[in-house]
Amino acid sequence: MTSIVTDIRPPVDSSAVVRKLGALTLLSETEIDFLEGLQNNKVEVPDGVDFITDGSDMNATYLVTKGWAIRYSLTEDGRRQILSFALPGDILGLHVNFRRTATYHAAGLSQLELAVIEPLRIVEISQNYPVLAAGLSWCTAREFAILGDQAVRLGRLSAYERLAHLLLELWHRLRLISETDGKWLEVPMRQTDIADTLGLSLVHVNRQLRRMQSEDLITVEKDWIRLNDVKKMIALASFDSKHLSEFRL
Amino acid sequence: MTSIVTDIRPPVDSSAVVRKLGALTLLSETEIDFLEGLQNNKVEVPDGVDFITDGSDMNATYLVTKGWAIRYSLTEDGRRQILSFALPGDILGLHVNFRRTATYHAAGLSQLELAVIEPLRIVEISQNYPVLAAGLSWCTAREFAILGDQAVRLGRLSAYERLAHLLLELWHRLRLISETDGKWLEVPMRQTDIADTLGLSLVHVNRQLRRMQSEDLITVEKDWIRLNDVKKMIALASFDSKHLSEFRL
DNA sequence: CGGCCAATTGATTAAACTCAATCTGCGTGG
DNA sequence: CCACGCAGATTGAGTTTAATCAATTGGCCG
Repeated sequence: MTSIVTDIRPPVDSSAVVRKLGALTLLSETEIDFLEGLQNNKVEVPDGVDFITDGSDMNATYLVTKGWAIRYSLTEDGRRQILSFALPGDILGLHVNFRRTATYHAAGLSQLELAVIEPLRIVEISQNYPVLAAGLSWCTAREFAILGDQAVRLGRLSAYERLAHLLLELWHRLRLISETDGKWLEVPMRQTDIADTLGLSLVHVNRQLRRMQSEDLITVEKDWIRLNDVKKMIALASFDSKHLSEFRL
Repeated sequence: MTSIVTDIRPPVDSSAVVRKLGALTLLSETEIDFLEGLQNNKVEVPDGVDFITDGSDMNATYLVTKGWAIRYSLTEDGRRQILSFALPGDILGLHVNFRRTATYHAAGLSQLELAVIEPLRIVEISQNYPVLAAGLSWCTAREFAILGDQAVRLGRLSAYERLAHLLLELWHRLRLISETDGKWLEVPMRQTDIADTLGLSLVHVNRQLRRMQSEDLITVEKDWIRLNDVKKMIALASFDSKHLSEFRL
């Protein structure tokens, strides 16, 4: 059966990862406690500081608990491509047991709070918590699908479509962790970050954003964006949300 | 320690997946036998036929044994984005136990031979063959890294750079499975496929290919391409091969 | 020989980039 | 309280890259 965002989920005061996995499967008390316990080693990462560096050794898995992180890659001459966003509840470096060398950089947009998780605890999950293990594997598969969507955006959508498509991805993902009321999103990105995500120039992103505002699809205020007509936006960007929330066991 | 392509590897008459994993770790007889045994259920897929369809149920894992497959995605209005190539020895649908719904299409370029693998056998691997399990996890991490490289190509490289970068990726990957002599690659793609991989128009790909030939970087003959100056090409595309062959345990 | 697919080329248009200012909000020090 | 500086956003003008449209060519197969 397919489980969708609107199902019953744990109370809002639980951590993002619990909200995320809890939206997909029914978590037992033990499992919730274990997930919360994973987060007792928290770290603050200042704005813009890399906590993962391409080519360097990774010896931990990171769970985002507050703020947004980006995974990105740099060319020799300094061009930056943002590969994906890690929102609260997302995990970076799950593969740490099999590939110790990072293949990307990761840093926070704005201030970031991370839980640092020992590789051994990941092993522990797959041995003792089958439901959580399935949840993590689902997360991995989902990341993969999201990265595929990113490739479609970059390769085959126009600038305007890319922008709409990205906003819809973020909207869906934030919805899964109850970080949007259904309209407004808090988006800690600068226009430069959007440009480096969508493979566009800063100036062009600015123009497409203005256009989207003038067409009343979005409203922008400080770090907040409101999606005024999700349905129209989905049509415009030929967006398919099934990669983001579908789950079967 | 880091193990590189130049190490001793199993004889050339072994299957591609054995050559691939054997290039990274020393495989025991038992492990090699198991891998060969995985391939007793072979299927032929005619040119251009989808063997995986976006949105449909997946109930098996596929190992490419002959020919090249593409993973791709279609927009509503028919634009195609090729996400990645599956070369001999590559495996599609490893996540089948956790996500039964495919998030992409897959088809062969030219005639294709696949080994169909029962999901249960994948579980068997992780339980009984730790070295192979590590190898498969490495494959998954590598696919992820390759998809990241694809995003960089699409988002931040020029058309000419994209082309060079793609050829280098394929060259490295074919080298790992001993399907190139170091210069010539057999490439079953049409220019249309290259266009849909690189997010360009067919006409533009043609022009960049001609340019690359006129600059003596490549020689093209039928379905074969020769890289005449790998070093120059690596510099031109700011290509980084460490994602493709680095392995540590 | 005809038909078809893939490659190639030319001409034109459109999308997106670059360069160069300017503007706006906000915090800081005097 | 205001001048200054800075980061981020915005706008204009001109250029470049790549797309589109439209033929034409070349090879291969029946």
